[in-house]
Amino acid sequence: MDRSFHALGDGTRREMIAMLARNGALSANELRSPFSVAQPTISKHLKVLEKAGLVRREINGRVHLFHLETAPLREAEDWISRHRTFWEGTLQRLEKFVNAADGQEDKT
Amino acid sequence: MDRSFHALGDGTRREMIAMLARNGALSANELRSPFSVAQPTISKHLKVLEKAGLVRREINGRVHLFHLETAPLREAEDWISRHRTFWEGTLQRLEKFVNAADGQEDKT
DNA sequence: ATAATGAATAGCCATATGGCTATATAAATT
DNA sequence: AATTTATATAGCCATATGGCTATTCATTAT
Repeated sequence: MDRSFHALGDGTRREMIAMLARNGALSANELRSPFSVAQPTISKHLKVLEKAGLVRREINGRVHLFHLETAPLREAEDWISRHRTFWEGTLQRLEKFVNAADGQEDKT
Repeated sequence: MDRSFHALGDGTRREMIAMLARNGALSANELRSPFSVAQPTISKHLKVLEKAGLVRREINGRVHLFHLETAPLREAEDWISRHRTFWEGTLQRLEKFVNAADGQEDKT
């Protein structure tokens, strides 16, 4: 989880994920193309994504193809969702309670 | 977005968010209680969460109350969701295509 | 066999991170 | 007024980060 969120906390890596989502499996070079960074920099980013399990590396000869792995994305998404919705539910209950109290106000 | 994901990339901070989701607004001290870390460390974590917009600080005298802020959580969640579902959709279309091709195989 | 290509590794740099202690600030208590 | 309490700030440390260049490794092309 730490690794997933950390990997997502960088714009370059998020853009790489976006590319994979749009275009399917891409090579390291293809993933590099939109950015003006040195090749080893991309190599590092890819290793971060791989260690987080967000991408899977398929080695075909000298070209490394990267595939998006949705399971950890889903886990991260679910973590956020659980906590966000729980809290929003609490807010709603609170709101109802306050409204109900407002209705009662005159009667006290 | 960078800030949100980065803030979520630390277990202590995620646990603090979980506490806020469960218990509503909490003070810095309350948020510190489950962890065995020095007070300034929590202060730093709270600043990270605040700068990411994930929490709002309400100063009441000498106690700082922290509230969970769902908007950036929702944005982060949506970002993941968009890319994950897009890619899963692509996989499904691919699967259908492969299945269809399998069906045709004999006829060639 | 040689050259060219795709990617990884090594090693460096500046900056950021999460942790600490010590101290300061601010507000509530006595 | 003095003390205690809640939090922040300053400053230090070790480690991690994202970037680079130079080099290496492995594979494909000539």
